[in-house]
Amino acid sequence: MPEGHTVHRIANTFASEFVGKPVTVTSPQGRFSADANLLSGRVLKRSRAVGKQMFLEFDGGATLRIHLGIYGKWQFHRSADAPVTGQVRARFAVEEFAADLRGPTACEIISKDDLKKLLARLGPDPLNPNPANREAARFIERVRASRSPIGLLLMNQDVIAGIGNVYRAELLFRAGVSPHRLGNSMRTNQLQEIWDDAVKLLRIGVKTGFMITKDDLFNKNPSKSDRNWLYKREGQPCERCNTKIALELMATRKLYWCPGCQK
DNA sequence: GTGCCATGTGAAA
DNA sequence: TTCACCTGGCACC
Repeated sequence: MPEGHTVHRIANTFASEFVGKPVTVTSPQGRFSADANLLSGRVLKRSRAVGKQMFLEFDGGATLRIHLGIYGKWQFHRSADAPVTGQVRARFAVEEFAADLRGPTACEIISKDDLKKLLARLGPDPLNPNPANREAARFIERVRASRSPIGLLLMNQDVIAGIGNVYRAELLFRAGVSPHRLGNSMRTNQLQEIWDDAVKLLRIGVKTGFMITKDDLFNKNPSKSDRNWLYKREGQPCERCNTKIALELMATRKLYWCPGCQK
């Protein structure tokens, strides 16, 4: 689940269900009890996502940083006292709604200062477009300043925030760029295209809830195995050039690409 | 039913 | 560089 689009959807749900209301916060599992007690009863002032991180700003100045990592999941209930099942790290509840958080990599209160540092470190997020912040230009600068392969740079949250393994593979395929091309060898217009495509694909992801990367399926409801060009399709023929889709490890993560289309 | 793997960091070594 | 997180989907028995 958790590439940037998922986290933005969840932040939007928090905005519509919780912002402006006093929220009851508990930790059925116990690991979050101290912070839950501190936050419980406070009004949620703001909910937002930057890349794969979600920030909940409560009255009184406390900000909660949540990162789902690879296991983390949210479950929503249309009632404040739905039965707890399994290990629920944190439950957020208002009168007619509850949100359960399981298995996150991070769920912690951070200081204003740490929040500021974290936001400064993170790369631009294609889902938070703000031309005044020169987001595309910042992405392009960060890539071109690096001698790392573009396949690694797209996964680096300091370069572009919100891209994960699926979008990394699919964006490079759509751009016809080899994941092994080095950042400092990329042309500006190629990177601008990749940025614009990331904005487009992530918006589709927020809208549909799915990582659909084939244009003719945007308005359909494709099954999981039909949504993408490459992801989990190693050994199958590329639908564009018939070359066998390759799978290799890049920095311990599986990298899917088409050696025929991506030169 | 069992066991492996995963859309990812983050801390320890 | 390795391990921890410790859930859930799915291939396989």
